[in-house]
Amino acid sequence: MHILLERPDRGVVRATWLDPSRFAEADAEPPAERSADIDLDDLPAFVEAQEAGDERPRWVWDDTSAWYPAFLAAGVRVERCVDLRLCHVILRNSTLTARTRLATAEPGPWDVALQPELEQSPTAHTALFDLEQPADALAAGRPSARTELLAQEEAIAASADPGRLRLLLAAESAGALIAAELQHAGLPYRADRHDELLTELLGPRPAYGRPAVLEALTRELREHLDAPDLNPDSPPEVLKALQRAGVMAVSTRSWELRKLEHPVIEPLLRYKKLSRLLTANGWAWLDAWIRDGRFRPDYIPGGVVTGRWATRGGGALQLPKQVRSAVVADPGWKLVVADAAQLEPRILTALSGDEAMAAAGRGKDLYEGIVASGAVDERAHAKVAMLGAMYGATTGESGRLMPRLTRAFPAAIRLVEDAARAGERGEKVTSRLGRSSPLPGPAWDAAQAAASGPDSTEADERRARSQARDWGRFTRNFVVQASAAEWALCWMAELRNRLTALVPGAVLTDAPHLVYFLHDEVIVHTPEQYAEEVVAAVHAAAGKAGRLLFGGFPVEFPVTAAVVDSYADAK
DNA sequence: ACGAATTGCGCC
DNA sequence: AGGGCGCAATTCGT
Repeated sequence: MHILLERPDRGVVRATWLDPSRFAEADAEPPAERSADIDLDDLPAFVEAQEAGDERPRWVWDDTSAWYPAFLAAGVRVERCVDLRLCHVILRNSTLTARTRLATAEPGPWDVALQPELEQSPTAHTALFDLEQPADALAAGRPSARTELLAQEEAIAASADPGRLRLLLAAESAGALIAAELQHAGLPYRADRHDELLTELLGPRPAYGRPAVLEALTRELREHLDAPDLNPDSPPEVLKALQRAGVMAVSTRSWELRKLEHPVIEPLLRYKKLSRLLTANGWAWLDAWIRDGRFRPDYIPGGVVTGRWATRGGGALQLPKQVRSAVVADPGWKLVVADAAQLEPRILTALSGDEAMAAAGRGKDLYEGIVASGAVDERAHAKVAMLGAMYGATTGESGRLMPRLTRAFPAAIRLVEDAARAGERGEKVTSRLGRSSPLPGPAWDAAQAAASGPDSTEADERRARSQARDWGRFTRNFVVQASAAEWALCWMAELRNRLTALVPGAVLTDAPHLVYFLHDEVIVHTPEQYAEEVVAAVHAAAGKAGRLLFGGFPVEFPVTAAVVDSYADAK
C-alpha cells in the first residue's frame, strides 16, 4: 500500500491510502482507498504506527528532505518511499519515457529547481514541522502529489523498460532516505584529534594571521625569491616572482611546479599543501562543521546529472586522506569501511558484456587481470589506460595505450566510443537503469549551426568541433559514471535493509547504521559485536546489486570491508 | 564596493 | 585537448 502525505493546510497533513495495483484503472486520479487528516503533532506517532504493521507502506511525498528529518528527530524510521521530486527529474529526462505525457508536457512546477532558501537547514529549526518548512511552500506551488504520482506511474508503464525504471526510482528514493539518515546520525569525528593534527603540522592555532609554520615558510619563500612583500596565496604574484628569479614556471599549479628544479620549489609546494589544509579543513572548518563529535554535511541525492550525490557545505565528499585519522568509532563501537574495487571499469565490463574483460576481472584485481591478459605490461598502465578510455583521453601515455586496449577488449571500448559519438552528434545517452544525459545547451547548438552555415569560417568549424568533442567526452563518461552510481545506490539500499534486519526495532543510532557515503565507498558505525555481520552484509549487498543491475552476466563486483577504529586505518 | 569568474586543489 | 563535483582565496568586471 502507498500512503501519500500532503499538506493541504497549515497545521494539517492529509494522508491518502492508494493501492498501486489499481493505478491503471483510473484516467485522471488513482482511486483513493481512504484518506485522513492528521494533526501535525500526531504525525510521527501515526507514521510509526503504520510502519509497525505487517505490510509496511511505501510513503509518497514531494521531497524526502522536507519530511523525513522530522520523523528521524522523533525517533521514527520509514522503510521505503517515493520521492516525487527526484523521480520526476529522472522520468522527465529519460529516453525510455521520451514520448510519455509526463515527458512531453510543458515544464511545470515539478520541473522547477528548489529555491535554496526553501531548502531545509536541519540544524536551524528545532520545532517539529515548523510552519516555515519547505513542504508548505512546495505544496502551495505544485499540483497535487496524487496527480503527479499517477503521471509517473503512467510514464513508467508506457516506458520502454518499466522494470529497470522501477528499480532506478526505488533506488533513488531509498537514497533520499539514506541521505537524511546519514545526516541524522553523523560521521563520528574527534575534534580533539583533528586539532592535534593541525597543531602538529601548522603550529598552534593563531588568534589571527598565519599559523607559525606557514609564517616561517612565507619568510623563506620571500627570501628565496627576493620579494619581501610576496603574498604566497596570490598565484599571479607568485608566478611573477618565480619568473623574476629565473624560474621558468608557466603556472603555479603544484603538478607544474614539481617539474621544475629550484631551491624555492620544495618549500613552495610544502606551503601550498599546508595552506590548503588550513583553508579547507583547518580550525574554521572544525568550528563550523563538527558538533557533539559528529560531522553532519548536507547530502544532496541526485545533485549531479549522472545521479551521483553532491553535498553542500563542509566539503564532505572531499574529506582529505590527511585528516581521516580524526574519524574514530565511539568506545565499544567499530567502523566498517567498505569500498567497491575498480567499480567503474567493472561497470563498463558489465554494460558492454565484454567477456574478455569479465574474465580479466574474475576473482582478482581487474588491473592485474588486464596485465595477465597480455594487453599491457604493468598494473599502472592498465589503470591509466582504462581511466583514459572512460574519460576520453586522447594524448599522453593513456592515449598511446588505447589501441592495445581496443584490440584486447573490443566490446568494452566500443561501448564508450559509441557513447562519445552520440554526444558529438548532440544526442542523449542512457545509463543501465534509465537515467539519461541532458542535451547540450543553446550555445552548443548555435556553435554547431554556425559551423555548418554557408558563410562559416575555419574558426567556427574549429570551435564547433572542439565543443562537440567536449560533449562527447561528457557522454562517454556519463554512461559509466551514471551506471556506477546506480550500482552504488542499489548496494547501499540493500545494505541498509540488511543492517535494519540485524537488530529489529532498534533506534537508528543504537544499532549498526550507515554514517558516510562517497560514490563507491560506505562507512557503517556498529557496536563491536555486530561488526562481522556487518562485513557479511556489505558483501552480500554488493552481490545483490550486481544481480539487480546486470542479471546473469558474470561480472564480479568485489568489495573490501575493513573493521577499524579509525577511517585512516582502512587502507 | 560587490558579485561573478578564475585559480587551484581536495575527493571519486 | 581528462569525466563528475565543492570550496576558499584572489582577481576581474562593472
